[in-house]
Amino acid sequence: MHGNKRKKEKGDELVDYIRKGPWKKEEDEVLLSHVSKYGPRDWSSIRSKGLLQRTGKSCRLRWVNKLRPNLKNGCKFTAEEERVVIELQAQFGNKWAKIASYLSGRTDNDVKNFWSSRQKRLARILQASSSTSNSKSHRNKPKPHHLPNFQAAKLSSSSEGESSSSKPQPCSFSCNDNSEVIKMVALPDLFKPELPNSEPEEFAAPLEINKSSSNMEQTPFPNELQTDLTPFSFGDQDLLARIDDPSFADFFGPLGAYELGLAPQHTIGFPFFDPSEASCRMGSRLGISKSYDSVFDDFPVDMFDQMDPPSIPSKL
DNA sequence: AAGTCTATCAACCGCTCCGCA
DNA sequence: TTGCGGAGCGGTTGATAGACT
Repeated sequence: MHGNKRKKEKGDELVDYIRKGPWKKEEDEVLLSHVSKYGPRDWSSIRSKGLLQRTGKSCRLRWVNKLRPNLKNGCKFTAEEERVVIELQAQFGNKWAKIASYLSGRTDNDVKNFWSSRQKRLARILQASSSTSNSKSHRNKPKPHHLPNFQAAKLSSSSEGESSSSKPQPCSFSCNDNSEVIKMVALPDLFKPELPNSEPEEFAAPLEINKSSSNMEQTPFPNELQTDLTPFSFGDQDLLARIDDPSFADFFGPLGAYELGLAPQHTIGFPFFDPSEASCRMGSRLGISKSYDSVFDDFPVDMFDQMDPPSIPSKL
């Protein structure tokens, strides 16, 4: 992949040579020197001046993704950052640069990579789930009790349709227990409510638990969201019972608890929201001590066994 | 210990947007 | 008004490290 593109003209004299691939330290230094002199602009002049054999594009990318000050290089996404990304992706779609602008020290590439690996992981979980349920091979995986009996799931994929960007599909599931209704976004990228294209100030987290017998804080959906949802029901009322169970959060994992609305809601900040401090506070408040790799790490492998096999996008 | 799988990161490519002549 | 070039964005790919079998 990483090769060098070169043009040879005027005999064998090398008149144009574009270096590709990993950046060397010396190249970084040259780039930093240029930015300190002229600011982060005029990228193409870096090559035209003969400072680097890189395209302006490549220089800009290197600066934005690696050399820019205050970047959180090598830092995993915190639980709060994950939550912010999930919620903003539901609102904006795959507008990674826009989403990144809400996270201090994160680039669009970071967000994109995070989301991509999350999608892959989820697809794998679903695929494993459907294959194990088809083959009935549960020998090695103890089946978690109290799984909801999903009857339908409408899946959406960021890679299908006219554009892989944006257009989250409306979907949620609901659970009816007499008069009690739970609506939630269980797996944010699979069950996404269609959010109005609103500005951040208007943003409301697409998470809600309404249960009259619950003492949980209620976060009502805006009406327009309620009407946009495509609910389906499942009959297992154990889930309802377990929501009041302190161990329920463990069942879904800490972040699952966030997404199910079991954790305190936070308000997303405006561009350059820095969740690091908040996440520390939140984590200690919830007794969270480990660093979360992902929303799904703590999901039982076959939690989707009772779902109808979804149509997995061919490519994620 | 070795092979395989998975997650993550870094960088490229193609496309679109925007300013300018 | 239009064409051009630079900048920015999103999708994709390849390398690599770590986990798993």
